[in-house]
Amino acid sequence: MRLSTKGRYAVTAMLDLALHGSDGPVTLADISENQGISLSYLEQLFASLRSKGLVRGVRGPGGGYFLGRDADEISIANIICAVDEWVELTRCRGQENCSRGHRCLTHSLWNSLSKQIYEFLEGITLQELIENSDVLDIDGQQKREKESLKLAS
Amino acid sequence: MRLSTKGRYAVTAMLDLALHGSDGPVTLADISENQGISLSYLEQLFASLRSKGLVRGVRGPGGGYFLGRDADEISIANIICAVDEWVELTRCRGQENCSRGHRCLTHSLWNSLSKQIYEFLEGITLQELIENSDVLDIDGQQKREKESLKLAS
DNA sequence: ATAATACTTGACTAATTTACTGGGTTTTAT
DNA sequence: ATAAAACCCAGTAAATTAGTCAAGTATTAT
Repeated sequence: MRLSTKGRYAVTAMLDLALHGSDGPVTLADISENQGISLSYLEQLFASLRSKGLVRGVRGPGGGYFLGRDADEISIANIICAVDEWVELTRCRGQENCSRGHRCLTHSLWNSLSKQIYEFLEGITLQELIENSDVLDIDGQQKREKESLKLAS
Repeated sequence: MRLSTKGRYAVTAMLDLALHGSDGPVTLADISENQGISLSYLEQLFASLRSKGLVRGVRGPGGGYFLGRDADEISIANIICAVDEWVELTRCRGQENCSRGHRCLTHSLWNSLSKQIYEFLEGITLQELIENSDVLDIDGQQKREKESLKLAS
């Protein structure tokens, strides 16, 4: 598993899409302005997302992007995997090159953790993130609520 | 939250340390050989880990590194935070620059997810990873068990 | 004391990834 | 036809990652 700023951009853009998609297709120009990501970088990201079927492009004037499937069918892991190439850097894949048992054990432990993280993110869908965010972010909100008003109009 | 190969190296090295620390201090040269990470890169990582108190160096012949505290007191989040600088790239921090409500909402959702990931990794200690790995990795093992023998001696 | 071992520090660099620029070409609503 | 948008592609600057090199300092077995 790998969670970089690239993956973050992708998740952010997908969230934007999920929030606005009901009003019609969302243009990359909109997302670019909303999220402060350059248009061409978004094009790169969306090329990956499109190839994985996570978004659907509509060409021509009035066009833009929709989610490729329902928000409750898209996991965070789906999105991150689409843009972040999977890097398997353990030198001993399976049984080869395992000069000592320790190395394999360490790698096995890492794989176990990696899998846990993946499964965790696979268990969170865009839909859940949107629906539960208010609840989940409550204590974070409360800290700021004294000096700031409601953020989301 | 950010999970890069750098963080992976750090976690891997810490696992190595946790596994061998009981036999006496572990040298970076050992870890370098076991995990295939260059010695000087390990030195960089361990400088960060040491400054956060996650490891303790023992100098002189026969020296090396120990865990800075018990394995059940060190979370994966601790390790990753020590080596991966925290990047907060949301342009609208709190309430500033929020031209539209949507941007803030998206960022709020991202922060919510980010927090979930952090708390998840904060909840996993080195100790738990070591103790539970066999259980956690069972179905992963089963997939490979047909073509490969036991990996860890 | 001395040498071996091991950690410390810092500057430097190659490789990779990230993020972006700029130029196109299609497609399609109007 | 025109313009708005997706789509495509080559390049590239900035940042990060991963590693090298070199000259230390500290510790301790001998």
